[in-house]
Amino acid sequence: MFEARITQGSVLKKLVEALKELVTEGNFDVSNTGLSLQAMDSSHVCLVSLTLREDGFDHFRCDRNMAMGIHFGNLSKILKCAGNEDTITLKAEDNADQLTLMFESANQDRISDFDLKLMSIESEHLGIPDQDYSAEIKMPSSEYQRIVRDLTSIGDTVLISATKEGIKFSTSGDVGTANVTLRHNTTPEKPEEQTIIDLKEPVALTFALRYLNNFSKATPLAPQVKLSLTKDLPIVVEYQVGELGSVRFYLAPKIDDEDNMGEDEAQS
Amino acid sequence: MFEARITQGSVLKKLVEALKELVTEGNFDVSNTGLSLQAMDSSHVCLVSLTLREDGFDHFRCDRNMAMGIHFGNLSKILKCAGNEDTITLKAEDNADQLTLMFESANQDRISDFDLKLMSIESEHLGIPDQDYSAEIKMPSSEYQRIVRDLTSIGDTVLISATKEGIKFSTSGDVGTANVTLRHNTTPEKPEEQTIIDLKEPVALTFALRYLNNFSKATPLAPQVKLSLTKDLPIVVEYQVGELGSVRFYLAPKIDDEDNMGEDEAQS
DNA sequence: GTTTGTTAAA
DNA sequence: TTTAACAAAC
Repeated sequence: MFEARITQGSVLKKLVEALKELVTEGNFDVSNTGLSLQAMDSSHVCLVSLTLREDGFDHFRCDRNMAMGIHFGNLSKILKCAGNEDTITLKAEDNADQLTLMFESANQDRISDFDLKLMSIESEHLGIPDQDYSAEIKMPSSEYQRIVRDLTSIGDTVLISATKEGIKFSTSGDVGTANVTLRHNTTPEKPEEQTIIDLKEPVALTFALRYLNNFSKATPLAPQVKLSLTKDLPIVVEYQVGELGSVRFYLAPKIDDEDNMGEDEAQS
Repeated sequence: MFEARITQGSVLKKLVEALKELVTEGNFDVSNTGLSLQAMDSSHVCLVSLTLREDGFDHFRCDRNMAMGIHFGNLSKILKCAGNEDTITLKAEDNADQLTLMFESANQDRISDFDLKLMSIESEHLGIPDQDYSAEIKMPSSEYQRIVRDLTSIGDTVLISATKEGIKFSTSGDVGTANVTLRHNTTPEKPEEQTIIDLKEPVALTFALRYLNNFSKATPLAPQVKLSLTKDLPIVVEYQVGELGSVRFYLAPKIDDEDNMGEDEAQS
């Protein structure tokens, strides 16, 4: 059987809220090392990879590896029934066709249990190699959210350029053009407000803002986000979920790449 | 003539907001004992019974019994014009075709009066016998609201089971199944958070969630709600409106009743 | 932490 | 128009 307990149920709620729009359905792969999910978004453009470590749970037991096919919309509906302060326990028998979710209020006054029907989903588990990236940028997740939201109102794609000067987000559209630059800054008042640029090599890549914007739904999960960039490779947008694990979003760059996309690409 | 004055006008506003969706029109029956209303909802499925005692008002006078036909949507429009801190006075001449509402701000700075046109409505006053119920449950009204709202996202009907263990709300639908259990609890920090189960006999009845959900519109009126259950009889959902009186909602159970509705009634 | 009101989006 | 997200107040 599989059983996983997390005291801070709000984390699970936020996770599913962050993913449900991108991933309509996917497999929760559970093993004795924890719970993971890998799924393409419905348009097969970007990849979501969730890893929750066994030791990040307050209790974790998995006798046998399982792939549980989850309809994220339905899981979201059920998690909406959990209080933010509830302890959540996930439970499934081996080869079960349902996942049981138990919600317990802090004072045990209220106990709810929900059975979520599981689906059978083709899993195409991709090995994602650990990469050495040309640039790794850590920045406040709220800042990332703000930038991609703002730029979305100007253009459809963004050129992200990392240099030793800082990281620049550029777009253009009918309205005009826009550039937002963040400088390396390791000493703000609060550590969550740091912007750290770890640069091996300058890099500039173009991405569809729509997806970068969607990734920012994970903002409530973590105060910081990490962007990893290498020429011709997908960007990785990663949120650390406390001690539990992380969510990573992968998005391939636009092929018409980095050399000549300064001010005037409105006519695409 | 009829004249009734209530210092805390917000109570009247909340009352009408709670009822107006269920009761599009109904008679305010006034007599020297107070004001009452009995009305079926527009689909003739459930019954609303409002009782406001004469001595709950700050001033009450009724020379002659009257049935004042009220269009609740219009009354709501007028009450929206009253401040929450206003004193409200209802006034009508004998056999008048209009009800006058006066709003006075606490410091008398502002005085408004509105005339609401009355309608002639067939009144079908039902005698509702005082019943001995198998189970009476008092619980926080916010908890009731939360449960029926949550379960509405899973299924259409709810099985309410009262046992000495507690009270359980169960539903099922396409997503899966759901059970929420509340335990008897007379000693939380605050008295409004008590859950009191007064059980003469275990009982389990099924109801349409849509209506139970609608009843919860009365939540702002009272911190606690009382559910009264007896086999084959309508559930009573009752809100005590301070010292003024009470609102009671009656809803008949589904006929396919309590014996075999545990886990697997998805295929309805 | 909960509620309410406002605003944005579907 | 309805509903969900966000912010502000309690």
